[in-house]
Amino acid sequence: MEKLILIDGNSIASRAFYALPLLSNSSGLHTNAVYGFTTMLLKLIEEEKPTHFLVAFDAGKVTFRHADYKEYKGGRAKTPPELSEQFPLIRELVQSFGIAQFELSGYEADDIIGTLTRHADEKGLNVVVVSGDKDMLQLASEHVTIALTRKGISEVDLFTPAAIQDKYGLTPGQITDLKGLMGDASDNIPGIPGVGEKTALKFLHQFGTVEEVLANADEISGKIKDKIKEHADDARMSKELATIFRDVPVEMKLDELQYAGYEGTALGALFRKLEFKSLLDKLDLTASSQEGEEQEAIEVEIVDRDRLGALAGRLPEVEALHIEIVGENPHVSDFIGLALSLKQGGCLFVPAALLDVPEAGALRDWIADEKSPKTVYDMHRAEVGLYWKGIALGGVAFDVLIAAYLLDPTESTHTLNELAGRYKLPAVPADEAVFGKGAKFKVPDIDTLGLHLSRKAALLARLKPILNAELEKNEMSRLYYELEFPLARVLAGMEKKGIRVDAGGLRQLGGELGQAIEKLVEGIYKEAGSEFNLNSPKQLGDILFDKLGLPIIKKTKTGYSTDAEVLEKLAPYNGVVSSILNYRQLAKLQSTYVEGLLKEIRRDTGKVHTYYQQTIAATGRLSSQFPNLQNIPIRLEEGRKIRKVFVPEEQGWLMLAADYSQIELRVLAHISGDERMKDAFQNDMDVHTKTAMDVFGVPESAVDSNMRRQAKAVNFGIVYGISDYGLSQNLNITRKEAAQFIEQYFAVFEGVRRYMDEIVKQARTNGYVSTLLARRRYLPEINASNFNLRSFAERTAMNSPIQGTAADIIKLAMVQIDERMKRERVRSRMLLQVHDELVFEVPEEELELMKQLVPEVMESALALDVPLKVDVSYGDNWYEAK
DNA sequence: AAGGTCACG
DNA sequence: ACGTACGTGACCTTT
Repeated sequence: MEKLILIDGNSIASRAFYALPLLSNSSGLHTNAVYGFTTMLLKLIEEEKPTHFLVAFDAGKVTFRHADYKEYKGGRAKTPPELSEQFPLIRELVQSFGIAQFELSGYEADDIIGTLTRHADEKGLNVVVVSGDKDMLQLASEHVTIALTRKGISEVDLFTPAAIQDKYGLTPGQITDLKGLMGDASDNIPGIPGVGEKTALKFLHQFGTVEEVLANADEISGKIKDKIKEHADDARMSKELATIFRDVPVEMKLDELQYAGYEGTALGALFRKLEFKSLLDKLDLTASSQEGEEQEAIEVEIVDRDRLGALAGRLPEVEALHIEIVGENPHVSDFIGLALSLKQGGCLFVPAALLDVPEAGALRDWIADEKSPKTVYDMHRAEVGLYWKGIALGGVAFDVLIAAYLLDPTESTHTLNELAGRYKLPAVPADEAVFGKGAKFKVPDIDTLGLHLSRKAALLARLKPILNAELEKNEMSRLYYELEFPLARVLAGMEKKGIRVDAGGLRQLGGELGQAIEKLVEGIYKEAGSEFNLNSPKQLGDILFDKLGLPIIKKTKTGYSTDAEVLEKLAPYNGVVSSILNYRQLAKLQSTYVEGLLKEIRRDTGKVHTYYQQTIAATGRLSSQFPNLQNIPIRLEEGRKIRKVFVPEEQGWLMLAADYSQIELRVLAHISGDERMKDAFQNDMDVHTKTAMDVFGVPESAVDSNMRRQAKAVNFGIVYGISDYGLSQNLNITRKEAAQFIEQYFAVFEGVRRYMDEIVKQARTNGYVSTLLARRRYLPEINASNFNLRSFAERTAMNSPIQGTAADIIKLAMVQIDERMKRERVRSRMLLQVHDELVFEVPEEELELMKQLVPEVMESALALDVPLKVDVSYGDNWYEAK
């Protein structure tokens, strides 16, 4: 069966451009529209399996439509340069895909497509037209299906004439009438003012066409009648403008449109230029990439037992050490081998098993030796991974991963494969290419493995001076050497120790939850009248909105929204809804915090050993995984009970928690220099109450709980990079009221307003914002022409220095506390960091000392214009330390 | 693999 | 007019 796909190239390119964030490759070339276009092509090829294929483009700016109506497409914002520069690339892309392309001076892509579909109709050939433009629907017919992009780019809605009938109650031919009446703002087609889609559809269902509507205008009542009469000519012209011209002088030679699939070479080369790494991997084009790029020859010696013995005691000078721990979680992952890059040139590869033989003693000593400096990649992960094998790591002098992260924390990953490209060094294959992924993961033969790890070690040696110089240039050396780098070891220490979890207590909690859940589920099924999967938002939506007929509050891109906010609004309509909310709450506790946590308790230690990611968060915060111990419930009492199972390792010890009070607002007071806000903190006032007093202009005695709540929300908003919409959502007030609040706030806290303006300006000039300790975040989208992208970047510019400085401060405190604890030789241990809180376990006899030491160090970690305040509490478990 | 939901700061 | 609050990770279902 033959099938022709026709793509409106301009339409899809701009859809892709606006749907995706502004990506760019390392040479600054923007690539988001090309990327979106690529995924669209791949999807179409896979799903539609076309035998014929064409992409049509608009040619030139003036089309025959301008001859009739010179304002056509007037008022439309100019195509942003970030998009224009991608058109040549898209044409190159289409060519590399082996797809035909066409343009004709004076015509738009939709005219070409309209003409070709007419020919196809005549020949009875099946066609799919792909566009983002609803006008295209007029082309639908027995053989022609229209695929319109949905919100994003990856999904399309298919329209046959029947589907158009279903959705609009119109025939394809009436689409032009629809446009004639309602117009189209984006093309500057006027239509009839005051007539939108709803009204237009009503008239068309009644009269059929624009002409008939105009002829029967007298039957229409009200003001609309006058408008119709007044704008009759506009309507006729609008219809004409919206009508796709289907007689372009073009002949369809089917054999020229034949599509035989794509070849990897051309596409691979283009993807490499654009740096579409994920697509290279996905299409398995990586292999073909490796021939082209020079991968330096490298001398690898695979060390065996004899050689190891010979090396003992006189290890050659080493420049870099690569330790390969495979798997996501280094606490359970495998150490498979290490490679040494030697100063004299060449590399040594040592398989993991070899470290267990007696001859490995000297090597193990060297790995552990604090006085033998090493450059590594991800020391923290290596230290943890080796720890479970009984191997100590010491003397790391430079960590390439942390340096790469600091230099650009927004990069999604910092693999060595990428870093080689980023810094124009000889390529190293991606781990996925060597090991495979998912079910296909396999450690390769010893030669391949040795070569791969050696390449990494050699690359580390070359990256070190480059990254070090970059850090110096960005004035980040102190941030690196005095904060992030020492912190890595502190984190490794905390993780190796782990935290004790009372499994029995957890199981008991699980039993109680299970019973409560069972009861709830039974009741819900009864009230709903049927059994269904309560965990499925889709099935739940069907029950609530279709079967029970509750009002739809909000939609998601796939269907009805059933989140807690929606359910709370629905609760008054039907009693079952609050049971569902209840179920959700308990089910979350059960699956994530009881079952999930139980799975993470190690048999050998009876503890959970979280893994802190130090190189993920764009703001400089840590994140915690396997399990995440930074989101243990606290806000609701039912959940908070989970904290009771986190207990000290030893009898008679206590849990001690110390948290910064309002650290982000204190940071804001400092960096904005706002006198009023500084004053509030200097006098140790309740900052939300103080905000309420100043914003509402009342004395403290007049601030009620509601005013304080609103002031608190405004303060949160300020920290997040405020918008009236966001605040209105949060406070459930109108946007206007929210805007007034904000204005009132800024009128009082002038320094904060100045900061917000200033930091956005700074982001525009420099392309980045910084924290107090010089941590950077780049914001390439701050100058985007797309409103959403730009606004997001602006809010990020306001938020990142605040959140990031708070992160700097607690990290600094952790490093200092670790030092102090070592110096004082305490037995107490630092266990957790939860963004503004540190958790310790302490022997009772050290309680007084720690109660004093911890807040003292935290409060003095960094001197600001306002005091830092820390609250300390302790108890038999984490719950009691409140 | 993606989307929805919800836990935390 | 545009459509969002900032930063994360885990679990479940659906594709």
